[in-house]
Amino acid sequence: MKLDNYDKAILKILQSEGRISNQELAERINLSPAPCLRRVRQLESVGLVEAYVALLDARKLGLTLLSFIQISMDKHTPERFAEFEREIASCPQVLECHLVTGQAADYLLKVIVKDMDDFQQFLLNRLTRIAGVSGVQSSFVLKSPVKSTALPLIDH
Amino acid sequence: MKLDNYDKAILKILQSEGRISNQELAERINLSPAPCLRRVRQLESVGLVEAYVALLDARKLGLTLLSFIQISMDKHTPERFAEFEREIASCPQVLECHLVTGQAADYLLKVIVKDMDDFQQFLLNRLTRIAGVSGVQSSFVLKSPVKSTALPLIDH
DNA sequence: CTTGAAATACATGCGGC
DNA sequence: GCCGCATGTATTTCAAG
Repeated sequence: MKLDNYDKAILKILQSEGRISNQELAERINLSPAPCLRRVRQLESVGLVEAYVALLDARKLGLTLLSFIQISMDKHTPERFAEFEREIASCPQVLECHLVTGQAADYLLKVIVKDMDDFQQFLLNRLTRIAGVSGVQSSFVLKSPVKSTALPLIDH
Repeated sequence: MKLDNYDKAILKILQSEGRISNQELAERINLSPAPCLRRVRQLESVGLVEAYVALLDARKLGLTLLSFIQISMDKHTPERFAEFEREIASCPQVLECHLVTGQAADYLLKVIVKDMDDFQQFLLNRLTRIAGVSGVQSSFVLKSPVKSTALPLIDH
């Protein structure tokens, strides 16, 4: 699909204001509401807009400890990977799970928990119990100066 | 602020359906529209809901290479860090930037680009030109089996 | 793309539990 | 205090030009 400037403008705005009314959106991109809405609907239907979500303040929910965990596996077989991913998928603490290239690690997890106690529980009772997990290396986030939670559209 | 079950139900739904109408939201949680909306507005005003955003499909935008970059700094002075963060903030390729604990790295970046060529450009022309950057270690994402982009509310 | 009209949804005040 | 009703207002959604 080919995006013209209207589409790009729409995406750019929706990325940070997902609940903007169609009227205001139309005004901002200098188009009338009807065609603007048609464009939005099409962007949704081709899957360019995957979803609309509310972003919550983790700290205010009591989740104050964010960490990245690098994991290496003993054997690189499809079964090992499949099982790991199945186990991980059921952990609400895991925000992201990436299979990555690199020397030390096979997976990189982004994990959020309440405190160190919870972290330890997660590590001991969940992660290290998964078959094939042979190495675990954690680092904790002190602060996150740049937060662009959504996808910067092609400003590149 | 104290969250009751209505509030939790609201947050849980808004996390994955940020653009749901208040009427349907009210139905789902078995409450009438008026008090439901009042609750949503309050959750917004206390900052528990930080923002509503549209999630875009990076691949469909031509951004196919996701990577994590670990960066170490030569000196751990506030000036070094401040400058690094200022530089990084102006890079649209950078989705996240975290100051982290750990042996090798000071920062962990999550970066998305079109292809290896762009990646190289970013590395050479931007990252390694920032004062104080002394070590760079990249890994590339092959796939991301778990994608919970938003914050899993306390299912813990 | 624009217009316009019907249907829906939002916001607020008020009474009652 | 918070729910639910009812009202006026704004917004969304389509059809037709």
